[in-house]
Amino acid sequence: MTKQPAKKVETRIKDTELIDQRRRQIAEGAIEVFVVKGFHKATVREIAEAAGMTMGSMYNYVRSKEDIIYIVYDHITRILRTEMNAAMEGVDDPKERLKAAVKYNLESVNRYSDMVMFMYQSSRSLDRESLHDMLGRETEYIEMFEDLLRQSLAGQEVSEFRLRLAADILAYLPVIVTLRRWSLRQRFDSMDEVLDGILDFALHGTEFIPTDQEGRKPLFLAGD
Amino acid sequence: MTKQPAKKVETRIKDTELIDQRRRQIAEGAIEVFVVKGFHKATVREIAEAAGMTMGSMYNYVRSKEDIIYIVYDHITRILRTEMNAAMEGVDDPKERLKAAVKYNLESVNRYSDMVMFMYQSSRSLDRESLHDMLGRETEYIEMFEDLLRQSLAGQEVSEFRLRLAADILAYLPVIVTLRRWSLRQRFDSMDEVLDGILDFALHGTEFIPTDQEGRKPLFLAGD
Amino acid sequence: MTKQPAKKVETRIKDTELIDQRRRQIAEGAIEVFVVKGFHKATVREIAEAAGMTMGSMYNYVRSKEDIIYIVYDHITRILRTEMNAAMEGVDDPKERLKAAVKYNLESVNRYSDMVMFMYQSSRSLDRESLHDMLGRETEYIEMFEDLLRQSLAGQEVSEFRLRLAADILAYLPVIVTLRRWSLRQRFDSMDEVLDGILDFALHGTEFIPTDQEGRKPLFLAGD
Amino acid sequence: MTKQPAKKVETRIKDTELIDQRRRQIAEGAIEVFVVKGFHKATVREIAEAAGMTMGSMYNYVRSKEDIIYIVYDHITRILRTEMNAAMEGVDDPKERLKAAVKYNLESVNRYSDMVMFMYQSSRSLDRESLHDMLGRETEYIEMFEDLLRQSLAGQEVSEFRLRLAADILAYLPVIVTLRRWSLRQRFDSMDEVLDGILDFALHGTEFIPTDQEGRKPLFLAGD
DNA sequence: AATGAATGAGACTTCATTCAT
DNA sequence: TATGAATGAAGTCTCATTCAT
Repeated sequence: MTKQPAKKVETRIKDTELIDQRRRQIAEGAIEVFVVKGFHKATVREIAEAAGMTMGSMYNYVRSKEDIIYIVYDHITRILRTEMNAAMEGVDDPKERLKAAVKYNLESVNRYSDMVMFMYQSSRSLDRESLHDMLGRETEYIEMFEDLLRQSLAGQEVSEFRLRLAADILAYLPVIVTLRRWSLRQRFDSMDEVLDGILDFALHGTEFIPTDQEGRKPLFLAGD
Repeated sequence: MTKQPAKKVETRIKDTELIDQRRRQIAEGAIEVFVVKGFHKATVREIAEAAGMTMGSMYNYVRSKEDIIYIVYDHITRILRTEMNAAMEGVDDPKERLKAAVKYNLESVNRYSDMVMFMYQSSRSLDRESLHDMLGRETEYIEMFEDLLRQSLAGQEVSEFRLRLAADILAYLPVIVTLRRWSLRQRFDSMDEVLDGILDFALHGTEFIPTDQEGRKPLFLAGD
Repeated sequence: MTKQPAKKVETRIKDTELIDQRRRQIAEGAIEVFVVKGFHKATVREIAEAAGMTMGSMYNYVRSKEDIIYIVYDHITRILRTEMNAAMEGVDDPKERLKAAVKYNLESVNRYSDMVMFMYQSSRSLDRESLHDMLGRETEYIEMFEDLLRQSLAGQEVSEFRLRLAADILAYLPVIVTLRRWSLRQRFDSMDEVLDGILDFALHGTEFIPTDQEGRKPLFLAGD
Repeated sequence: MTKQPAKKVETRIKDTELIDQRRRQIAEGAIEVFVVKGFHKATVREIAEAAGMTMGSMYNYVRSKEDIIYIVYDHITRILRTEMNAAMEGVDDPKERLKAAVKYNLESVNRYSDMVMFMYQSSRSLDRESLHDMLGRETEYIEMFEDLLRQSLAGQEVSEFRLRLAADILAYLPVIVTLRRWSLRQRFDSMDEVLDGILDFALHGTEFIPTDQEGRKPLFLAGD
């Protein structure tokens, strides 16, 4: 189910454990710099410093600045995926699982807002292969929502098309917390309330899935 | 009600009509280049060429590369605003106006997908003042949705908080068409159907606004 | 005796009166700008503006930016020469004339300090011909001091070499007021006193001219 | 007594010995170019070449073109100071020391005429901090002459004001050799004789210092 | 494996000068 | 004569990448 990322950043170094450790350092250092200055304005020297190594050293684990961006994407998505799995662990009821997934998605996007913002702003700088890799992960992520929706609506007559589309939207909607952060901060007092509100909206939206619109019963009630 | 943008890009040129014309050329040329290469990888020489003038000439209408990005943002938002106004003209029924607004929003974001993508990816390159200007326009835009929702729900008991939040979401949601374009293209045959589906989802979502959840009647039915 | 400057800046314009007026405008405008920013950092646009005309217009009276610097030198030296002549008018006693010359030299260099400073800093930017022209004027100026000294020492046995050298020095020394202005301001309260002091020093220095060092009598006493 | 220059040009390089070496290269290369073309017309590329390194390399030791000019000033004043100290070493008699100082000053200004000319023409291009630094050195230099004069005149009743002023003049006068080089070359056969003459003039001038003008005895006799 | 100095291509920007009106 | 927009050459500086130690 989890297809492994195809891309591998090649290096001159042999010691694979060291590679992993250095890559982690690089990812963390790079994120620090990227969220402040963005990819283009960050210099590799700054990144190396933030990563606790010298420029020359870093180039032993990376072939180009573009490689760094891939490592960062990989690092971030790995974190998000890991936390997502943890968040849903132990929740068995399908509807609850769906709700937990959206809720977690909201919270993590909110928590890692800077990183997510960075990802949305820098995708253009990924090379072809890395971009493909990332889009693949996104697809997996959406498909997870698809499964959750399908299980939640088991027994009802559903529009497959709408179900799939809803999955896309549920995966995407929480990102509002990042991309419209400024607007939301301006217009609302409490971000927690906002998160709850978005969750409500999202779940209400899913009601458009069942084919039988007249007799349908709401999946969720506001404030559930 | 429509506050004019504060920022003015100063120039050495006196003929104001000429300024407008050249700025339009610059905006259009820049967009051409930006959507392909992004802001940072685009050189001012390329931009000038695409704009049909020499570099030196362009710098008579612009003080820095950053000014160009502002001009582009201004150009794009102006287009979107103009078309939006045109789209809603003649639609009087509040609900229909709301629906038209969301629908138009979807369509225009879809049509100008490249430009919108560019805007989301490049906001970091706006200088402070320009960014403020743009966020102000965004706020106006969201407030318009707020008004539309308020009129549509006239007579019902509504949660002001939810209404405001829904406005934010309705303004934001259509951007999925741009930011997840790849995913949507992969997963669905017809983009038109997708647009309809998103509209449905969005309008269903608004049902979370009324306070009286039990007795509420759907504002919209799927497929309306 | 007064050889006319050889150099003529050619132009397209025929009306010679107009040329003179515009040239004066240019010189005065240019000086304004030059003393603040120096020759290189001053733009021709700024100069034209300070001169009360447009760039294009200015180029009717000037072939290049370098021409402007010549016009300025010409203007300044003309002022200095005119004032010098006025200052010495009516003074007949040779020693008094000499003293008046040095005194005036000091005062005018002090009064036009900015301009003189500019001249010393920008001579490198004069084209060959202009430089030659200016050096010629300088020579005339020194020769005037030579004559004054010769008349003042009439009857004494003098070293021609020293007399000539003293002329050079008397013409040069006052420039200390410009080139060391900062230092003098720092170290002394009253610039007037300083001017007097320099005059004294200069005149005392001239005592080295007579060949008969033993029997010589001071030309000047301090404080005369 | 010798306050160290405050200004430090920062750099990315860590090896301080290397920094010193490269800075010396840069200073020497830059002087070569500057004396021919002046600061503004010299390109950093030319300077780097004359310094025997690439442009990019040079920018590892310098943050801006303006830094270069400071390095050059520093280099030149350091040379002059060093040589001055050497020249006076072993001369104990106060009058002889004073004479040696003026004489040396003349000779070194004559020897390094191009550099000194450059310094006078380019001070405007120093940034605020560098200028302050340089003016401070100048002050130190003048104060040295003050001390020499005071020791030479020990026992006599002197005007403190005139003594201080004479120090300023003695430090400044030799520069005539640079600033009026053309004129002196035109008017005199031997520059050595000129140097002697200026020395004489300068020392004679100092006779205006003692308060008791009537009974004073010349400090120096011409030709001493 | 690590270091950090060297490199050079290329970017943005300025501005003297020209020229059509 | 006057205007001011257009031009493009040239200059400064940055920074990803390499390489000798």
